[in-house]
Amino acid sequence: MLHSVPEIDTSEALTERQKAVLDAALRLLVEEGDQLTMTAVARRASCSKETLYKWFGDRDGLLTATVQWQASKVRVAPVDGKGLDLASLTASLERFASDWLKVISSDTSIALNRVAISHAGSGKDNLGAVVLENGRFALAKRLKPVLEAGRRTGLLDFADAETAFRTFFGLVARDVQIRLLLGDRLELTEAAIGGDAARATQQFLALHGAKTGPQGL
Amino acid sequence: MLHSVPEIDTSEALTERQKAVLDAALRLLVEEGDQLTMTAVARRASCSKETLYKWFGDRDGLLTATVQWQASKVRVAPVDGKGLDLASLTASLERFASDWLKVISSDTSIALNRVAISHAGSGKDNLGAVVLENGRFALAKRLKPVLEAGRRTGLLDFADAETAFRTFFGLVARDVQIRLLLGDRLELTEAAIGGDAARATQQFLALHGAKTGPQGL
DNA sequence: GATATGCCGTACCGTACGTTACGGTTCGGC
DNA sequence: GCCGAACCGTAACGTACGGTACGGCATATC
Repeated sequence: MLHSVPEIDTSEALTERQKAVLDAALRLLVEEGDQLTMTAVARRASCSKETLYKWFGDRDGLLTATVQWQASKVRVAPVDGKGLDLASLTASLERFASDWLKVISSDTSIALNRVAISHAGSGKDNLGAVVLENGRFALAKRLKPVLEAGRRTGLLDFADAETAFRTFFGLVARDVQIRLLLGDRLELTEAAIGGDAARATQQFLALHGAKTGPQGL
Repeated sequence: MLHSVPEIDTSEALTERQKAVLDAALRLLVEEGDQLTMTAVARRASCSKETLYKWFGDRDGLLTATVQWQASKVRVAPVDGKGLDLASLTASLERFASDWLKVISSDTSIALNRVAISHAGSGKDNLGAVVLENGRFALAKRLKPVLEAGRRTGLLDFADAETAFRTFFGLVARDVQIRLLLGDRLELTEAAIGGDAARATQQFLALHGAKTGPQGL
């Protein structure tokens, strides 16, 4: 478990200029891959290296700030679990699945995960923790209330929300993320994502939907 | 899709000494993470840097050779699809699931995937291709015959073997690999892996097992 | 025994990059 | 108009590392 980054404080009081610098770093990260040198960021952001070091401490600080800055922008409006019927539950799940597939297949996510994974290999794991906290765990935090509402309503049947979430996660993501991270060309069109989201949702309902019709004799 | 590495030729005619050097590189990669410098490999393998360059060309060559060397060691005996009944099919699937979980949670796999992902971020994607070809795609190549045998025998029901495989893959792996790659401590005990493999297999059978009993009225 | 081959150990080179330092410029406050 | 703070642009420093060169040793071949 990762508890080192319980809550990302986006209240870091970033000035507009600093946000612009981080945006530049982010663009550079996505476009150039690993060529995220301090010189390159300074040039791209039209600022001096001295300023980068004053604001962010060192390269790690800049990297962390960049990842957190992107994370702070990804916050998605949570879904309310009110007035739940099968149709709205299905729609919610499909929405989550579709959103998640769009996120993990985006250039930004791929670049961010790559740099965080590289970073995790070398001692300090803070970047990985940030990415995980704002990706997988944030998704779980938003989806679990929906699952539990579905269970209360009798639409879903599962013992543990965490386990149920992980099943849904697996059905949605499958091998997409690892293939993209490893450089596999795997272009997901809007239509393909929609189809995958619907399929994953139906499979999840088949596994955890409450048995309503006649069954097993 | 990745077609640049259709077949890994392990017939590279490695001498015993070269294998020992690659083993040293592999150990270093696993233990030290990203500190896989040419100097460190030479010291660990008790060989000269000049020899490394003569044998493997450059750093990329050494990395590629190391990854392929590890890949050549991972080959698992395929499962035959003869005399298939539900029990043996279930056992086969559980075995695949368990093996796969063991692989992706091993230090070696994590280190290898990390270096390949870092590499994929910087232009050349050969490492990622090798890892994918010997990981995900090799698994698919071994599992699909089993799935198709199950379908022929009437035990399984699915339209596309590739899609069915990806469903199984998702049910087995879920969020394990990305969490480990991002540095999340997530120790899978032997027992936990066994339980996960059984759960994933049952879920897969629930989705794609041929309907035998009375159903839907 | 002489010569050749292959490899170890190590010193060395060039470069890339993180980090620091500094002169010049802009800008808000008095 | 003047001051100081913040910042830009760039030069410079230190180091790490990929890659090369070379002397020495051990084994093989004749």
